Amino acid sequence: MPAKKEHLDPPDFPHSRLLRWYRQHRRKLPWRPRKKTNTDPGVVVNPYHVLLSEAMAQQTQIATVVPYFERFVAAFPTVHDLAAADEQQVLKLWQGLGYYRRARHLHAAAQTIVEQHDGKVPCTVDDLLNLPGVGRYTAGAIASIAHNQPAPILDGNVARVLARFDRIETPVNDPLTLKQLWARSEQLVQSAPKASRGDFNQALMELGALICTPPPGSPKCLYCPLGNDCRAFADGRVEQLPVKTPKKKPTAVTHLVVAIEKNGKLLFEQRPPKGLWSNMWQLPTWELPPEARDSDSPPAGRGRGRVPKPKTYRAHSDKPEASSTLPQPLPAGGALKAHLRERFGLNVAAPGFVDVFKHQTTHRTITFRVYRTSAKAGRLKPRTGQWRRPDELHDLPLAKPQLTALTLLK
DNA sequence: AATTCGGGGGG
DNA sequence: CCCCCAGAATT
Repeated sequence: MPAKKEHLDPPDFPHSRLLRWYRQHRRKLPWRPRKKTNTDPGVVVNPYHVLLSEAMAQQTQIATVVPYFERFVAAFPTVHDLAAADEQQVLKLWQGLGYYRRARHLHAAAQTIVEQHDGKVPCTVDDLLNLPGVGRYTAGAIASIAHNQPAPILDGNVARVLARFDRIETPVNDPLTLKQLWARSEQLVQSAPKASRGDFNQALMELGALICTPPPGSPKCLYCPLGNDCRAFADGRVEQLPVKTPKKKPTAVTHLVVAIEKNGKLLFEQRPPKGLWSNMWQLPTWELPPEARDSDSPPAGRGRGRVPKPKTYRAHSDKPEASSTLPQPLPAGGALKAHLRERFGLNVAAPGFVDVFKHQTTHRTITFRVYRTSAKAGRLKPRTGQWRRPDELHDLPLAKPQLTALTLLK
């Protein structure tokens, strides 16, 4: 048997130490081979599993992904099963994970793979980039992890590791810096041992997740396999890097939720295919436009997002202890009732206030005001919603605030 | 080049 | 309370 050729590290990066560290300390993840590395003989990475995990891991911590991944693989063991699935079922399994567009992109990607790639996850970055929901990072990750291609990756972890290792002081989200980081990532994966391209990329990310951690808190530089080769560490600048440009603050908005009961069932509607919580279901909900909050006009037009406005902000003022914090506004009974009649063809009793809670997203702080009423007469307009018993929502994908509202209604 | 897509982890 | 997370698509 011929002696295994030794890989020589380039002078400016200790590939060998990083790979050795990775093989000892990597987390056990359900899409990783059990004990060996992904390039050992007899150990095969499942490219479909890699696709699933990468789609779920976008902007999401790995620990959060794991249980979702397990349920997904159980429900859709192969890419064919996923391609043939109903989108509502895919969204239901994605419920709680956020960025629901990813689920629909993944579903469409599975169908593309079945129809155009004979059910096999593509090997090349170019083919991968043509899949919906697959961008530069995900294409590189799948190509390298599933197929051991020398394709570069750049995610939050790698950007942080490289910015520190190379002591890059410019903002890592600056386009020029991004270009530099991508070039560095490519150089590094191409100079990694040929049999370990996937492991090398995963090692960079694993280092960022376990050792070269983001603030708050300190990175564990004393345990870092890169040691003093890291320029930021050598110069005492690790805690100052990477530099990021400040982000915009979320805007405050208010959503009105109305639970309409009839014969023990509640009315649910589906959100539009674009925007927040696309294609998810909800109790009838409207966003209150900031400019219309204090006026007394009925909602303009009939689309989602149009707003029945509260008649007044001061309510329950005759009950002092009812509101130790904020006043509990009541919806404009007349305008709201007219709106429900126009939109769903339903006549409802005067809505009663149930509760209020806040929901935080990246770009909004949403105050949800929950009301309850019952439908008295009128037939539901076709295709405007569904009546569901609250204990039979197992197939309806619902976002977090809707689950919260349903809990408060019980 | 900027914004918009969720929800949770963790200091 | 804050920033961050195995980013992508849209404008």
